[in-house]
Amino acid sequence: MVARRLIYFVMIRPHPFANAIELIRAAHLRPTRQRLALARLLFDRADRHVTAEQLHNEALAAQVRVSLATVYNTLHQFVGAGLLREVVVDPGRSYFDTNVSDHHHFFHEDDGQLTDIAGDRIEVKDLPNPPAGTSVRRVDVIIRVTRN
Amino acid sequence: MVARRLIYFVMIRPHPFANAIELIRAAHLRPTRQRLALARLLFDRADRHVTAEQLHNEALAAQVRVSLATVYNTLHQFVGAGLLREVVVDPGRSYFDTNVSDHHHFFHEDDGQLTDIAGDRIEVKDLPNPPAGTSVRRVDVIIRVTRN
DNA sequence: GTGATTGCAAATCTTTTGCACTAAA
DNA sequence: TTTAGTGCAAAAGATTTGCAATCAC
Repeated sequence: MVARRLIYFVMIRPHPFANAIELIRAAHLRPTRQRLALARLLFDRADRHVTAEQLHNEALAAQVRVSLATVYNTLHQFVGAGLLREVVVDPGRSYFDTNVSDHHHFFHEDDGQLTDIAGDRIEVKDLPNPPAGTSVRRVDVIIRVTRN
Repeated sequence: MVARRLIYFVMIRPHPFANAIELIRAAHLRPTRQRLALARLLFDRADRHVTAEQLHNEALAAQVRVSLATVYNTLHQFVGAGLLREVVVDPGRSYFDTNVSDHHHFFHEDDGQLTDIAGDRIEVKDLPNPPAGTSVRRVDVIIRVTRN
């Protein structure tokens, strides 16, 4: 117990939850072996942008036996719980972003990489009112770049 | 001939090209029956946002015999020629926008509709510099809305 | 135990491709 | 006649689904 606390104290914690079990319990999901492993892969480093297939490959590389279907299920459950955000920039493939705070993206069209832009670095001035009967869910700013 | 001129005069012309043949020739494409028909469906009304399947259905409804593969080919050729713009807002389906001028979009998540926002209605302040070695292709602002 | 979760394979959906046929120049 | 364009059916790639087996509580 003391050792554990020490580890947390020394570690840089990229997520407000101290560990994957807490995180998953807070999302009202059962902490299964697969969800725990995926949560660790996702949240042990900060500001990741992964596709389902990338995460599946990472899991296999880390000796975690999990099916691609479960990776998809888990990613969507995490999005539903507010732990992840789905980013749509590429026709035909979804990215999942571990940074759920207000921010925007560079999208590198050459290699499909996403880079964060802090929310306060961009100001959308004079935001038009949404059409009658609707309300704004989110504002996405995507700056598409290519190599020179 | 006179009747034709009269029609153009009376019509509101949403596109700088007077007719579909000119448009397609300017794009260095052969004015085939299919391309002409699709161009008319696309550009006879202004500011359309269609998916490949929607356009294919419209063509069939208008008695135009054209395959879905050709619709895809044509849409991409038109994008390449700068007549259309591809809009990525929905994972797993592409929209094609007949408005190629600088502007942004409301995306209605409930029904998949896109609405234009004039370019000068939004100002992205203090645009961060793109990563070294890259240059900005386009800035997309997507305001995602849902029904109340 | 019982209800949620998983894995697999099959199904689905959008988009692309290969290739013989047709049409434009 | 030469080259571009078309249609079809098959393939591809991402994602979802149905269902029996497994796991968390």
